[in-house]
Amino acid sequence: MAKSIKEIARELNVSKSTISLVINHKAEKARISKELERRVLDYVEKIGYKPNALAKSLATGRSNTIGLIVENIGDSFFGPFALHVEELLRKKNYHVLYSSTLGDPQNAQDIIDFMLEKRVEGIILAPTINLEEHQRKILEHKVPLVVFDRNSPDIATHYVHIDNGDSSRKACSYLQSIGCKNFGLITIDSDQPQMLARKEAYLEFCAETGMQSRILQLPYHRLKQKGISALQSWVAKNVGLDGLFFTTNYLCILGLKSLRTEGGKQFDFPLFSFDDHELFDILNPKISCIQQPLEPLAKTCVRVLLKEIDRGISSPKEYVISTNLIKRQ
Amino acid sequence: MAKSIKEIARELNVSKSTISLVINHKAEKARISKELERRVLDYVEKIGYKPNALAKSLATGRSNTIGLIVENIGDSFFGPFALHVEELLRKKNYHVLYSSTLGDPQNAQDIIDFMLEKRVEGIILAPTINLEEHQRKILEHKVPLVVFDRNSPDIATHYVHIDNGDSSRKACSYLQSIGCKNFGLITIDSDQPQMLARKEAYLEFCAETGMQSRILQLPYHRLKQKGISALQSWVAKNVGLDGLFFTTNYLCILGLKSLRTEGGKQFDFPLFSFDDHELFDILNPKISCIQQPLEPLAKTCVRVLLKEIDRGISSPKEYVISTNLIKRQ
DNA sequence: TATCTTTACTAATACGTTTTAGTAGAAATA
DNA sequence: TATTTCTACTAAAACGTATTAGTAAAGATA
Repeated sequence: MAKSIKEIARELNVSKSTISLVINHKAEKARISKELERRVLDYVEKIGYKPNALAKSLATGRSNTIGLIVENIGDSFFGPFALHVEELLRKKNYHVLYSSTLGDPQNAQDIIDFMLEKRVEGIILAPTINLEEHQRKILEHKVPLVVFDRNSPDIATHYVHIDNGDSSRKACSYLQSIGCKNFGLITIDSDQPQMLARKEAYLEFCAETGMQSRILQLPYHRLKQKGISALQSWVAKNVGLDGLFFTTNYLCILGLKSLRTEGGKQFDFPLFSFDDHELFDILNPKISCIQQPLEPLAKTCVRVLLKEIDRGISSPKEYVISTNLIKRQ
Repeated sequence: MAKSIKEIARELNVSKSTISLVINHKAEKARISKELERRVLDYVEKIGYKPNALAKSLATGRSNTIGLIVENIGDSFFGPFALHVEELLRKKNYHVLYSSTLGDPQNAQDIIDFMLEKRVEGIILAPTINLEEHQRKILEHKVPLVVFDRNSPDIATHYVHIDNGDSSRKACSYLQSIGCKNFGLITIDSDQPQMLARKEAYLEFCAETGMQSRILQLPYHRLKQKGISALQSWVAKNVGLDGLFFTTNYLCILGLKSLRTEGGKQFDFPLFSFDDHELFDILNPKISCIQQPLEPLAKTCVRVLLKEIDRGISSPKEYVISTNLIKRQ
């Protein structure tokens, strides 16, 4: 359908090479006369020629595409993150092939295969469960890889993340500082390292201050169905609570829903969220949180990945981005 | 780096054709012996061969990729929409090359060029300003195109959308039904057709019911800087207001922020939003809204596009998806 | 005038696939 | 035994590009 260099060459009575050279601004280097160059350029412009990037990539070995694999492009963490990544890459003339795993290893498998087949030049990955094997596969194929947000402890890759333990610790101290003497932790029953780290820090805080630890682990996979009632009955049981620390923003939102539905001022104690949300500052009471700085996270991922692509794969490093404590009480 | 069919062929002492045929499950059709088939399959499995999708696409003319162009993948409308699209396409063995224009025509230009060059098999586009020319280009290149959410009146494409006028009308009636006799409309100073339609319906409602129309048009491009104070002073000026109808959810959020910052119960009248938001049902007061059913929207876009791809481009049609009125007062 | 340079290109090969026409040898048929 | 049919493959062309070595013609040099 679309015209190719070959056809253009025929129509202009010159060789394919000439067309290719002119189009790629190598006319001068190849001593193509100004006049012919103009003729080609004009013609190409006139018919609106678009080079076939597939063929181009095949010939050059460069796809100008990088893969971005997240859990859910639709959520309020990965969506804006993806936007930053896209923006940063656009400036370097790269484009993004993205995909959401939805936490399904089979999806992840397919996505990674597809990306490798598409010869993406690098991959940014927020791994979910059981992705060690896939990461290994990516590395075997010598495709630069940057992992962010979560990682698999037993596989060495470039890893961009926040300090979960430290951030969680800051959160606890803050709650203490505003008068909470008995706050609980709401988390999910997942063994993702970042979740474990957040919980660990809470437990350490309890051990150090002598506060009684109260932890509720909600079922990740049936959160929507079970979460609200589970949380409600747990709060009812735990008398004396004077604060709640949620380890993710969606848990905090779930918390808000649970505690609101029973009408009135069910909770007159502070809620704290790990991860911000665009409406946390207009809720009543306002919700303080740990904020992951998305842009620095994205910038680091992109910078590290591009360096790998440019200079070849180097030995894995960790990059820790510090979080912000947003005080709203 | 990655092994090619050619190398595999050499190593196995057979021809490239054989390898290709076996890999593509055409061994039987091509009368390759079971034994050789096994040998190839095993070897391919063993070395973890991944076909080069670029070469494959070049040979077959199919890229198995579709382009999705939205304004901002990070926002709460396009993000979840994109997720649905991805999920639906995954089932059909298609993948998504997405991009955000951020409302910048130059970005849009680049994105579309890139997608055409990548030979996407079809494009789903939520056009922003001045995209008529680009749409025309896509069509010229005979690439199936489905436009959603917004369209350019003077260019014929398949167009999936909600009925903005009708929905806006429903919203007005609802506000009236819950006792608002003097509600205003907050919108942006854009001439996007869907925004105009929402405003028009409000004006018609005013004309029919005799309600005085009060409209504030906020500057789209400087919303963050100017929006809040502009809204505050407008509300202060308009005495007697007893309700606000925001034509998008981000305007409604801006409204919440404006009206909250002045402390206390600045607004004791209902707010209504065009487009839902995950927290609208836990705010106090709860916010009613028009909800665009994302999944049906996505489903229709995908269905229409795939049909175009399969059966060839057909004459443009419109597909109207009906909205839901979510009553929360 | 014979040789060397320069100019302005082109031919040929490669990238990694798919696909179709072709073929050597074995088996079946007449 | 000569011909036909099968079997099990392979050769070759094609997809659309980039790149490098090569070349014919013109001009410069000695």
